[in-house]
Amino acid sequence: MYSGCMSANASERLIEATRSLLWERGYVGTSPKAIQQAAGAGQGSMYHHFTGKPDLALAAIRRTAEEMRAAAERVLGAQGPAYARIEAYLLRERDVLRGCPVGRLTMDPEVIADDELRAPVDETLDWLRGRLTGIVQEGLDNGEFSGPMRPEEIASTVVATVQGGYVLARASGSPAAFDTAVRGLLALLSPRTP
Amino acid sequence: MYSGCMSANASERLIEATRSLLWERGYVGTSPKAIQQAAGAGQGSMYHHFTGKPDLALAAIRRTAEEMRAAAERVLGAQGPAYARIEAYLLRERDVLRGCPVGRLTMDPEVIADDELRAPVDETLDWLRGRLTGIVQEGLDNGEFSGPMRPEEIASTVVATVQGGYVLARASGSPAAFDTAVRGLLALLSPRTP
DNA sequence: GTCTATAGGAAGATAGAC
DNA sequence: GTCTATCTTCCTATAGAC
Repeated sequence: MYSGCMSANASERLIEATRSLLWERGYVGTSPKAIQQAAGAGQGSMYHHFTGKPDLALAAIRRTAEEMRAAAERVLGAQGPAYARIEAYLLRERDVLRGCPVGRLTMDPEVIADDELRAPVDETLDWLRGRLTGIVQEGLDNGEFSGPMRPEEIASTVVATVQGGYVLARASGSPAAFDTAVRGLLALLSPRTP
Repeated sequence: MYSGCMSANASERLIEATRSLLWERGYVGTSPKAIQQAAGAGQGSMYHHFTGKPDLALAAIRRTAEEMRAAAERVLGAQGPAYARIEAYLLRERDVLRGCPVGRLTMDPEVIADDELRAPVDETLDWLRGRLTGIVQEGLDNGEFSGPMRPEEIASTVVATVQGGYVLARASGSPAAFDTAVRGLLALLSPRTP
């Protein structure tokens, strides 16, 4: 397991550097040279541990996907009513202007064209939708939510609002745009108290 | 005005080729050489009409932004109740798997870092949010919508759901994911008939 | 495991001829 | 307006020494 310390072995440093660069610049915008410099590793080191850029990117994407899933589960798996858990997920702290390290990759043509690189992205967002579907269903079962809603549709809307919130925030250069979209969704989801 | 015919002048062909490549590959993933080949123009031609890649990209982005705004206005400016117009906007035909040619640019580090390139993106999404805000306000005024909703928040949620819908569709490789998110939002927006 | 050397091609232009 | 030549740096490796 990765220790997180500055002097981890080269393989670890390369993966972490790649994760950071993929988040910031995407796959197309990330070169092996930039990775090596960020990791403090030479070319020989990189090509010893990985067969090339796609191989290293795959390791980085898989780890990022796993971390995102774990972070979501920490919030969604908490105790409490369905609405509260969805609200906690939507309001959880985020590095909004950096965008979503997983969702971002969907705009990368070379990630989308490569089934192996796309798979962790697809699986992570799919898992998240499934997890939220179950929670919305809970809310319907216990009478917290009402109306004609289909759980899997609401779950998709929640994930889409978050992903689109990043787009609005980055376009405007301000995290406020993300929060506004999320508050709108929470108002629509909010159990009516007539 | 651009005639759309195959043998337009080189400047037009360069702009159209750049629009297409920016949509598909983003700014970082689009090279002058690729643009010239797609446009059937040489280097001399490109650098005669434009000072460089950023200049050409700016012309392309401005045109794409203008077209997106016009397309949205055709649907949002139609006659009818607020809900129907928002529904028409959400359900309008889209090249879902290609993503949004404007929103996509927010994931490009060099677009976001350059205020001139980012401006058309920001202005277009901001215009769209404003236009939707007015329509939601209309719906509240005439009693079509009820509840604690703030128009500008709902408008942001609508735009975010669309932008995030593209992310889900591209991740899964299927336009269905977009539609699911949109249907969830429509269910939440749907005027209750108790 | 890591380093340096080497390599063919692309990126992003500039200069000058036609 | 468009073409070709030229330039520097970067991209994405492979080979072989240490």
